[in-house]
Amino acid sequence: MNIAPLRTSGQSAPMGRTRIRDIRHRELIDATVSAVHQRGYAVVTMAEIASLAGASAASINYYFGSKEKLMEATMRHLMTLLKQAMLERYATAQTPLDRLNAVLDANFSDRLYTIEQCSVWVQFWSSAPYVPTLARLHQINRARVTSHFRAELGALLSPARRETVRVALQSYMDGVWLEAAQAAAPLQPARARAEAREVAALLLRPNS
Amino acid sequence: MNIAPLRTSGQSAPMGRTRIRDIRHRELIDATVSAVHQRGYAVVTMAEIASLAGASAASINYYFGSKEKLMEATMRHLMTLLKQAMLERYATAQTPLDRLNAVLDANFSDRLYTIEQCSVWVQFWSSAPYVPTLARLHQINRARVTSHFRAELGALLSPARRETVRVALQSYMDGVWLEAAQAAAPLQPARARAEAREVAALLLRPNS
DNA sequence: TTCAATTTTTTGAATGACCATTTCATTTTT
DNA sequence: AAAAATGAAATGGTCATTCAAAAAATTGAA
Repeated sequence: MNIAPLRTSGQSAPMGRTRIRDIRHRELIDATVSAVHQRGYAVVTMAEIASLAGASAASINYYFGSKEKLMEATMRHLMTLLKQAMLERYATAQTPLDRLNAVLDANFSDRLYTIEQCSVWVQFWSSAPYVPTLARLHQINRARVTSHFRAELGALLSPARRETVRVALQSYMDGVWLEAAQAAAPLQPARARAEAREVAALLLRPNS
Repeated sequence: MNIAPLRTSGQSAPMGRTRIRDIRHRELIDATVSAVHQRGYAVVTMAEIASLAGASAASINYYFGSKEKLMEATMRHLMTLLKQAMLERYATAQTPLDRLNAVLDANFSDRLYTIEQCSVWVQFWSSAPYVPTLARLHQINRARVTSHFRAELGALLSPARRETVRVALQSYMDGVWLEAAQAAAPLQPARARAEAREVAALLLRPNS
């Protein structure tokens, strides 16, 4: 509970937002991920989420305004994690194939590829069509992944085949996350990365 | 509303179940698919479903006992459609490759690969972990598809590669349904079948 | 057939539970 | 002292489910 006096928000001006606000935001978002995984997006209550964070339902509204806004903030957070994981790996990748693998590795990184997070993503996908603000987030995220894939596959395949392989890989990744959300045993991110690379390698083989 | 005097249930004995029961079951299940697609599994109410079927919320409980049992019956119905589509195509398939394509074609058949149904499937996936009876259905369905794939791929690939390709294809199919649930434009089942065959062909190519 | 008895189907109106959100008085922090 | 943060309790609304009674269908005897 003791936090180093780091300035987290963009403002360096005097009177920047009190730190405690950012701490609570983070705690409540973490609790949301956990609670949605445990109880399900559809039935989880504010009280349950709050209790996981050691707070009360009222403070969620104090900080986020509503349950829906909390969910939105939570998904923004998960999207940021995914984006960061991709950018980290992009930084050191040299070739198009390196960068393609960077995208795959990011999706199945130790940090992201957990039952908890996959579970939340699946529930996000299923409710996005009914919540305009989530639908927008979903579209932004998908567009980013698509554009990365297009860029890297364009350098590796003929235009005719590029889209087929791109859709195949993106659908594959989504499908694996879908299954992960239902997994009984712990996930094995390293194994998932190896499998993903193998699938990509099969799809990328030139015709004999 | 005028129905031919067909005996639908197995019993040919006098006093077989009245037909009207089966008719209402079917009407309410169809309404459920439609209502869940339109409004979302999480928020759809009994009254909305009933109204789509031209009935009252109370009659749903009369016929199904509860909202949860209605959902279960609905998923059983969708699973039956999928199973039948697969068996139909299996009947005429000759080679392992034919049968593999039969599984793919069934998944993207005109009857099944609709936005409405994909939408319901996605919502089913997302709530299965929290409803034991749905979890069981999900597991049964997945096991059947897996076993078909294993059987056909076993005849086409080395054991080492079989599982990689199987998981890739199954995940791919799920991922495509997931995307279909969010589609803005009408789906193109014929195109989806062609793409699926192409992906399978890429994965099945022998090493040069 | 016709008619009343009986069973099946349907519904409107409670019932009771649940929950997001608000309010407000109090505590904690600055 | 002012501002921020918190929780207990109240509010208001929604909804699945139940129930009693009405409506419709079916049966069987005359």
